[in-house]
Amino acid sequence: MAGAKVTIYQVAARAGVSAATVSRVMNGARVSPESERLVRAAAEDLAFTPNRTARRLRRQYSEVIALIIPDIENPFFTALARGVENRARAGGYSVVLCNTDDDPARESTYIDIALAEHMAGVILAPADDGSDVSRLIARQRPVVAVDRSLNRPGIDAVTVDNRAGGLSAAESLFDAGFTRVACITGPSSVETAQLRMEGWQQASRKRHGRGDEELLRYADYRVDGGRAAMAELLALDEPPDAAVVANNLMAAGALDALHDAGLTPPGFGLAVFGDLPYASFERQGIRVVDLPARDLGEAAAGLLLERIAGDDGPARTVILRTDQISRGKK
Amino acid sequence: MAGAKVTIYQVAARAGVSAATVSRVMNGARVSPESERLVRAAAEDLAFTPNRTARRLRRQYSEVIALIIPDIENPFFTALARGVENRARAGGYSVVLCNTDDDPARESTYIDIALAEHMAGVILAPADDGSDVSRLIARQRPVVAVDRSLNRPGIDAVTVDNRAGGLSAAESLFDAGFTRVACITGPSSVETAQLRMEGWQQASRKRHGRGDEELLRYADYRVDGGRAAMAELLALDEPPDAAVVANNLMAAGALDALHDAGLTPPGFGLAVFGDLPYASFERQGIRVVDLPARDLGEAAAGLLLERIAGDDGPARTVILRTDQISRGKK
DNA sequence: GAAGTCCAAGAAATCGATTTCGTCAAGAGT
DNA sequence: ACTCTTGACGAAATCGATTTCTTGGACTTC
Repeated sequence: MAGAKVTIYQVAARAGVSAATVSRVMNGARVSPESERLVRAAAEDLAFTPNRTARRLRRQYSEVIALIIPDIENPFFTALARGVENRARAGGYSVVLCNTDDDPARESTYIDIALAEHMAGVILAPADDGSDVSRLIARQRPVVAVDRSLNRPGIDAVTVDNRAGGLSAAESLFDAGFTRVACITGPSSVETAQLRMEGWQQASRKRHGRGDEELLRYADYRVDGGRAAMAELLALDEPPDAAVVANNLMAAGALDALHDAGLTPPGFGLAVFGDLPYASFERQGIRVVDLPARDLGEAAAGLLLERIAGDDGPARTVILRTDQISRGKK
Repeated sequence: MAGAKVTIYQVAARAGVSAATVSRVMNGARVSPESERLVRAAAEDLAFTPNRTARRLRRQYSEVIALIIPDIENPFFTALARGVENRARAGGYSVVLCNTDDDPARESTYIDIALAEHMAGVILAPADDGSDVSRLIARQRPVVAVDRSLNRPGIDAVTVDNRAGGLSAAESLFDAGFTRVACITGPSSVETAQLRMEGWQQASRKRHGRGDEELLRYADYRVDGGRAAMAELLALDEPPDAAVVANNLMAAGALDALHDAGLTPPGFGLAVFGDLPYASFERQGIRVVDLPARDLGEAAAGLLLERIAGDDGPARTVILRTDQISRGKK
């Protein structure tokens, strides 16, 4: 009975009514009980599913939102995606996940696709500073930035309090008795990297009067970058005895470098932004600034759905607090 | 200039030709050089992007494929997704990722969406035995199963040689001198779980004449299940001194249980199917059966694209070999 | 009983791009 | 010079669902 595509006209014919009536039944408009019964029966028999493409063309929007992230293999972003999906599903929306590999060109392509596909809105974890969302704005498509904010005013954003996180990470290391606390952060063009570093800097200044600039390294938020940066730090004349690492992947690399040098936490103090689910940072005696990735996703999706529903109030920036540093179960 | 939606008619008007001609230019049909120039200029000026929804409605297909996976937070599947995406992009297709959380109902919903959205094809990592792809078949949409095969004939599938992997995992432990090698596998309804277990069984029989059935545990492919199963095994009167664990997440759990009992690899032999990228199984002295997740994805996407292109030869099953067991760098 | 309200429901327009069909003109062949 | 191709290209049909716009009948109301 299912077979090929069933159109609304076939349902109409079978029910003995017009296509308009079928549409009304499917969309909950006023229809006589009798017609409704007939249509539902016919639709059931024929296993009718409205053609979404046609509907979308007519309605000029779809119930799909795009989530654009820089790295699908980073657990932080998959957890975030999970959060977005949960919230979106609850609101009746589907999510399509777009992976840019930090490539602005791919990001741009996906934005075009989102537009051309009439997606209801876009949640963007920007690849870098220069993300161009002007096309979305021009077409009045809701956009929410997540994790990093876009340095363009008027756009909703959901982030964590990165500076506070950096501050408390560094202080927890100082408090534990470490004296030379280094910092491995991300690219200086990336907002989160900058803020996390500033938190560390603030803590250092409070302790030492002035910053420990020689203990600061900018890397690339990737495993290899973290490894290289840590190796470099360890090769200093006066190497650090602890470090704040600005993301999970670089921490994995840094840990490699430490192992190579025969060092391990908690002997060498390590505080990291964001967990790696199965790397058991905590069990290894590493301090973790808990990034609420899933909550970020849920909050972002929540904002977006409100915008889609027509809210056109002023742009909001939601800043989630990073959880307390956990000291590791061990 | 960009502003709201630009339609093909506006481009046509500006170029002084008909919409048909614009369409022909955009799709590479025969057009005079002069018209082509005019149209391209007009399209450029207006920043015209064809409305994909309209195109899709007319053409009855889109250049989007669906990838349906059971767990987006499992690195195995994200690596697989990466492979699919690479291959699909190369072929000019976009991928939308659908996460089912192992819920057959959600899987079913996504299959409906794929149909209703006229997606070009579906790559499915089945949640369990009962995945119902009949609707896709009925509508002649190409489907490729990946990781697990569907027990429905006539469907392309890409898997690894699970039995061989199980066999070599177990043998490598026996060869290393362990004598009581347990097996923690997945749900008995899941093909990969069954085959991996059979490989282990075969190795055990070869050594001991008959299987070590008391050392076999079925779990759920999740962290907690692995932890519980290992705890159970360790509580036996004659506990094992090694184990083959059928997936990465259960291994993380099993490792927890071992730690709780004061045991660690390589003292306790552990061989695992599939790495956890940042858990550094190998560095912990765990043997890893390398599952070529990305290759699986690429192969599956390759098959699917061939089908989409019209290949209607008999169904193929591609079995990738699991790589040699790596003994751990350390 | 005539005029006014309401409402279910069909006919037809609409969304935007593609594609079929047919026209017209320029060049080929005899 | 005249028919036959061939190629460019516009007009109009098409994809399937939604959304006016209209119509006709039932029900009020005075």
